[in-house]
Amino acid sequence: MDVGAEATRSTVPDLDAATALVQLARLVQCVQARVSDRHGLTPVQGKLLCALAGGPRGMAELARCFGVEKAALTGLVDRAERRGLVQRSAVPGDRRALAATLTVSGREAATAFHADATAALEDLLAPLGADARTNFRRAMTEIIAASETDEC
Amino acid sequence: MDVGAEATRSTVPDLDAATALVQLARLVQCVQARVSDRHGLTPVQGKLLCALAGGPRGMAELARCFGVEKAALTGLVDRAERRGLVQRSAVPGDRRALAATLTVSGREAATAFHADATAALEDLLAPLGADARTNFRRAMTEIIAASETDEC
DNA sequence: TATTGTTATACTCTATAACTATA
DNA sequence: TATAGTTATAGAGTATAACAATA
Repeated sequence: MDVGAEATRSTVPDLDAATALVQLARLVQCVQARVSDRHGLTPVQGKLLCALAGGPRGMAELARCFGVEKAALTGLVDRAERRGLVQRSAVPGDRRALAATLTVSGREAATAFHADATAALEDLLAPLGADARTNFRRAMTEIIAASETDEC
Repeated sequence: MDVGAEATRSTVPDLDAATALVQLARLVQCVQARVSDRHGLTPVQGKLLCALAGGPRGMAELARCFGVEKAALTGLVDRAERRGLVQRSAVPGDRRALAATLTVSGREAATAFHADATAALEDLLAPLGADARTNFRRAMTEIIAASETDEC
């Protein structure tokens, strides 16, 4: 029989924290890349579509949100515009500003991509039991909340 | 008093699995970027140094290990070589093959980078209690082990 | 024929610096 | 002066395709 309480535990020792975090992050990126690819998008374009799903956003606002320089946003929106996913629109009340807005096909792509990505990411937690999954979500939430006080 | 068992829980609801995984991965990347930057490296170069810390590796082997095409490795090793971190060396017994090897300064950089990265990543789990940390590591190990049967 | 590695070319993403137009 | 956005330029990382040398 088994020594411990958890019959499904393997005999493999747990990974150290750093290795596990790196590999988990790699796994998440991998899922994002695979789902993006399925939708004919780059991972960054997928992220852009998700950011615009809630409505138009100014270029400077998007740059801050993505943590990149505003010049990088220009290129990013250029490429997304060339693919017919977004449009630049004027912002009433500030003639300097432009907002990135989803086109009709961009909105469709955003909806499909988001649903697909969410499902694929949730699948990653499938190996855990229901309780372990809940605890894992709680732990991730704590780590993320704590990091918001820090840099990054 | 409190309903549940854990008195330290905040009133903020847990994030959904997909959001939490994406943000956690972003956090890990962020740490990797910050540490790499501190050592004058790109994140991919840091990864290369760590991969070579155990000894020379063939180009094809590295490409498989990184999940990229062999042509990408050529450029990656070119840039690392230009910075004096690695060297190409012949492989006895196969005159087609070349191995990437750490230079003396590359080995120093690898050691320092790895120690720094490990510590910074472990710090991410500091907000968790000792038991929660152990459970978290176990859950990550299970997720990673399960994914190795899958694609990616 | 298959494998190892490189070169050539192109694209995405990013940064910095200089610029225009508006606030 | 400060902010919003663009252009120009450069570099990293990646892919594909064509190639050379060796197995």
